[in-house]
Amino acid sequence: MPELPEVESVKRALEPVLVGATFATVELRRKNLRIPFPRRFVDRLVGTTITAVTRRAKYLLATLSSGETLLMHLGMTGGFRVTHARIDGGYRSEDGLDDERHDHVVFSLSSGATVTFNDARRFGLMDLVRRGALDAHPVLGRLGPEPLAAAFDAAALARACCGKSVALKLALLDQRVVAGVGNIYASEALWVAGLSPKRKAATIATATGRPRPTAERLAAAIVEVLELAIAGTGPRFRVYERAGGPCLRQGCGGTVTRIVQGARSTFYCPACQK
DNA sequence: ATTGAGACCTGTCGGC
DNA sequence: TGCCGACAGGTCTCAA
Repeated sequence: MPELPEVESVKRALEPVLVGATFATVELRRKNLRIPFPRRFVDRLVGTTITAVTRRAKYLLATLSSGETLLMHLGMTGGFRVTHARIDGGYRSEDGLDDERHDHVVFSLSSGATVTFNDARRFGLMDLVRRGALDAHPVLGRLGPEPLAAAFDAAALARACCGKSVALKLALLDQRVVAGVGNIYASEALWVAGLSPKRKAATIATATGRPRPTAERLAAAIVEVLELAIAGTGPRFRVYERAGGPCLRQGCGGTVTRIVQGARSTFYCPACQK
């Protein structure tokens, strides 16, 4: 599920359930996900009220009345199931994360709603961050620009890629370059921009780090691809998982190809992505 | 400092 | 059917 657009969707679904609600009970079913839960995790949550739910890159942040922030990452397989207690005591599931073996955290809210975190591979994480400490947090502090914020543009992208000998696709996966793009949307954005995933990242910038036209195209493509995915309109993927299929660019006629970069799949059209 | 490889986990799918 | 390897949308750590 989770690259930036999917995390944004989760944030929007969770927001009306969480904001204004108080944690009545918190059930922790294991002591760690990718990292250990922070000490006194349950005690620090119970009784606090959620005042806001926001997103930074692929991280979800729930601001608490205690002044702390609940930081959550979905890893590869994480997600939430929301249920509402009914008069008859039964429950109505609102989506389909079925496998209860992988339910790791159960939040019971004052509203009667239950929010359950499920994560089969346990690459997700939860942490509690004290007021004012968010920017210094080991995972948040290193993130690059938010692609859908004003601070992200061709100049920022070019600056981040300047001098980098890594492949452009791998640079897009580097969260310090642009925060929130993952394996799918890196391929998608490169296709939209007509740029080869194999070209060196530095080639979109001048020697002094100024944006070339390729950087303009790529920055715009990243924004377009992410916004389209959040909106949920239009066909799913244009190259991702389409190896062997025809390139969808008008008049191209090429064939989508799968290659491996940094041990991950990249999909692109060798005919039109240069 | 950058870069590539391996690690962390579990599930699913295709081939033999 | 059973087993085995390859692969999965993320990120960290370590060695070169």
